[in-house]
Amino acid sequence: MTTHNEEPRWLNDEEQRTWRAYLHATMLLEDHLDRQLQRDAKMPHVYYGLLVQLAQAPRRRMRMTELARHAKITRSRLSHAIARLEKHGWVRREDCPSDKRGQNAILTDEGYEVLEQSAPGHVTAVRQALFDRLSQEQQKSLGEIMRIIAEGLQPNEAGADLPWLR
Amino acid sequence: MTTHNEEPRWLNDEEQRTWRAYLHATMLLEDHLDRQLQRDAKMPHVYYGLLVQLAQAPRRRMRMTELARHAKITRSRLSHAIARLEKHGWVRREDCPSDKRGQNAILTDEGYEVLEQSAPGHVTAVRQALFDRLSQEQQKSLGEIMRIIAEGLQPNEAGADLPWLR
DNA sequence: GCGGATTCGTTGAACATTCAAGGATGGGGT
DNA sequence: ACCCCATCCTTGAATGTTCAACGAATCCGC
Repeated sequence: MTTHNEEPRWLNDEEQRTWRAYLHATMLLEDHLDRQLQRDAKMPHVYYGLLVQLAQAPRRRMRMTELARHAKITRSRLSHAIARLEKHGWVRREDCPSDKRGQNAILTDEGYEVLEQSAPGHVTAVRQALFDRLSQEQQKSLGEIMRIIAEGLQPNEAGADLPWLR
Repeated sequence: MTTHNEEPRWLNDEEQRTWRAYLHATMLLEDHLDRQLQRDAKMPHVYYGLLVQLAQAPRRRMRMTELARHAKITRSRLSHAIARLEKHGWVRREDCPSDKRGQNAILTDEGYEVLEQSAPGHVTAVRQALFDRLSQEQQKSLGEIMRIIAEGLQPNEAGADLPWLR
């Protein structure tokens, strides 16, 4: 698969600057939001994202695997995360009626409240760090670019991996 | 500081899509590179970045605080990281001659070798995931955007925080 | 020089993530 | 019915990160 011994195309100066800027910006932003949420909602950013997903789901509940897929994390990570959120009383589990293997993660009222209280601060933080600093053009561009990157790394989202295409 | 009770400007549809794309893309890419490097270089992406910094530094060494600043991580995190890299024999520590509090992190020959061997695969991974998928325009745009974000989150890089500006 | 504030780097505990393994159920073919 | 394999989710151990606290050395104003 990976050709060895072949000298790769190194990054040129401009590419290096771009890559560095990417790494710095993403790292700083993630840290920033983690701290903001740890302070205001007592949980890291990823956990907050899980609650948001649940809040938007039909009956404020979601199958574990589906939640993991939406949040782009492994099922293992989700299991641990939900365990902790459950300890805090923000989420509870329930057996899935139709599939005895399945579990539903359910947002509790307490969880919803935490979300309600911390959402404004969080949106503000995101605006201040990101949207307020970018022009309309740049926002549009950012969206397109990020969608392209995500698509390229998606482990075969719906429609791909059809047997007759191999 | 944070105004309470004030309804924030929520994200509109387009902004939400952009933000989501950002979160997904950055998460997927970081995971992807972490796995790639864990496989090929036996270390996570951040640790690899530390070795790169050291390799580019004057005598392949750097003061801990400076290294932390360049890598955008806390000194604590760096301390732990260097401890581990030291165990692997890729880095060693040395007292700083001019400041008895200081430590230099030094890239060993073994460390340099690991870097040499894994760099090609890493660059290829970055290209495949990012640069190969973006037009020149988009690359330029991405660089600009990321620099803006990073600047906004920099905890007062040189020149700011001047007393007479408070 | 003195003394207080600051910087340097580390430490340990709590928390988070990854990885490999495993138990249980479901689905499909025969 | 049966078997085999896939999927669902969890678990524990190893690893990585955060946070608060700390000792040592340096800096700065007097």
